[in-house]
Amino acid sequence: MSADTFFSINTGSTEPIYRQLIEQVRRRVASGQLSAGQEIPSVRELAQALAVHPMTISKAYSMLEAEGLLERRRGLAMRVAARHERAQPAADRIELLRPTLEHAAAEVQQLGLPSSKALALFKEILASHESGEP
Amino acid sequence: MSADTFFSINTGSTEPIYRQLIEQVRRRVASGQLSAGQEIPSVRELAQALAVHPMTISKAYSMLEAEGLLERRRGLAMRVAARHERAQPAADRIELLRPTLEHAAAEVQQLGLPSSKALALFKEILASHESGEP
Amino acid sequence: MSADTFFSINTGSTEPIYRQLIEQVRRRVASGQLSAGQEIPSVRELAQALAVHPMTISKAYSMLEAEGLLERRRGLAMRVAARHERAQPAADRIELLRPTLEHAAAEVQQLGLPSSKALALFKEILASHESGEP
Amino acid sequence: MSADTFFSINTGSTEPIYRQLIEQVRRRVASGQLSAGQEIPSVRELAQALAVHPMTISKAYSMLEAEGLLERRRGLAMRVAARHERAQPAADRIELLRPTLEHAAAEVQQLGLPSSKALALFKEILASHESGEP
DNA sequence: GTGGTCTAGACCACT
DNA sequence: GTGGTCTAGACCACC
Repeated sequence: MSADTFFSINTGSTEPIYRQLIEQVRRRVASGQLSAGQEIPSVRELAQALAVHPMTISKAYSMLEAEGLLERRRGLAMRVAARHERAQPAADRIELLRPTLEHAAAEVQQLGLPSSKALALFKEILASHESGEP
Repeated sequence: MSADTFFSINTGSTEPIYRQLIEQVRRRVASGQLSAGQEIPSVRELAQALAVHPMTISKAYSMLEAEGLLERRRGLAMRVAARHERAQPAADRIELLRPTLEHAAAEVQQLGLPSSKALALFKEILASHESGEP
Repeated sequence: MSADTFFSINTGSTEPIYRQLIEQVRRRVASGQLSAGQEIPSVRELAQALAVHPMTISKAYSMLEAEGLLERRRGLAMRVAARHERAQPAADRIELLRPTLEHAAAEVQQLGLPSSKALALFKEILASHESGEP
Repeated sequence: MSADTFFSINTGSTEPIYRQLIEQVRRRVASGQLSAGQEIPSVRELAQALAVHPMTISKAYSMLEAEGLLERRRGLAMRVAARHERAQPAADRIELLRPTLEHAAAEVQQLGLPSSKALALFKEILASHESGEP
């Protein structure tokens, strides 16, 4: 797996880097983009690709292991745990998106924007993401 | 202004509380929901309403004052600064929403969800917010 | 709570320090020696008492928080989470001891010792612990 | 000697595998279950039986050789060194058990369990080990 | 090569 | 004062 394209972090955000990684792994496992047995990038490799201290990556991986999403294998790269055999159904995955959209909707209201404008912008952004370039 | 309904914070988030408040004030001013001369809740009042340390509120207000958005008046409640006479045009305000929706779109992609489902959920959430209850 | 007498670590062991701490907290919560709402020693205090780097303590506390056993409160000492209102019944607690005694029994067998001698030694050690001095 | 039943390892433990093996050999020699001249399983055989990398087994054997417990013979299986002619007396062997039981007693105390319950459980476990099935 | 643990120490957010 | 995050870097266990 290409480490530098698969994960992305935003160092400017107040969201800690290690937690950004955790969230991304969770979502990719939920969607099946990462499936049982698949290896994730090594700590050192990802650390270099993201220009981050290896321990930061290690912390994220450790917590994902404690959570049961990843499996540690002495001396080998970590991989997605066996019990995550298949992606969650879309109906469940969409619920993982809800808090984020709730938050966005609160901003819309505070900005006093009409729902139609917000929806149009979201549609435009989704289209540009789909076509390849974020 | 009713302190407890106007601002809302999420103590579970990694986003510092004072920054959550700053962002909310900025958006309310941009939208004209808070307009020049309008008084904002006192530090103590808001601190109690949100169950937060008064210093946290004070810090947010101080930074908004440094930014020129609020005015401090000895012995009186702070108020929105005069130079923020009118709301920003909607075309500008919608740009303030863009980063949030960009982030949401990245989540959609990582979750492997179709744009249509994401849009439908956003529409549903916006409608429920508009109708009163978030 | 007196930090230096409540927790003890063995730096010689292969068991990582942070995990020794986690196990001890778990057992003390299970037994009710630590009960809901009770504060645990601060990171810095315990680090100094045990002559260990603060981050090592912090790591243990973080994992206990992720596990739901401890609660974090911004700016305040961590405390035992509310949902651990009461000690587990003795019947459950004794099961937490089983793996350790299984391991000890395997050693007894490998050493070719009669059960009676092993039991006698265990009894003697338990008595000395009870009377105060480990 | 049947490699797979004689040694057992716990890959989940933080105790390094090679050290688990060393400890087991030491105890078997102390008890006379392994006596001078007796052959131990080959590196490859044991590695396969335990699903462990051969180098891990090799490391354990090398350290036992450096310690004088095992003898290496070119082209032949390693065997227990001649100077370990006879088992240590039971009085000495029981002391090898003490640290493990000290540790168990500390757990008993932290779990707030009465000594009688702990002793009863240990007795039960010892009996089941003796009767064949651990 | 893999991950894990720990130290030393800086800086941040919050009470 | 509280905990959190991150960097820099050493050393260990294992493949």
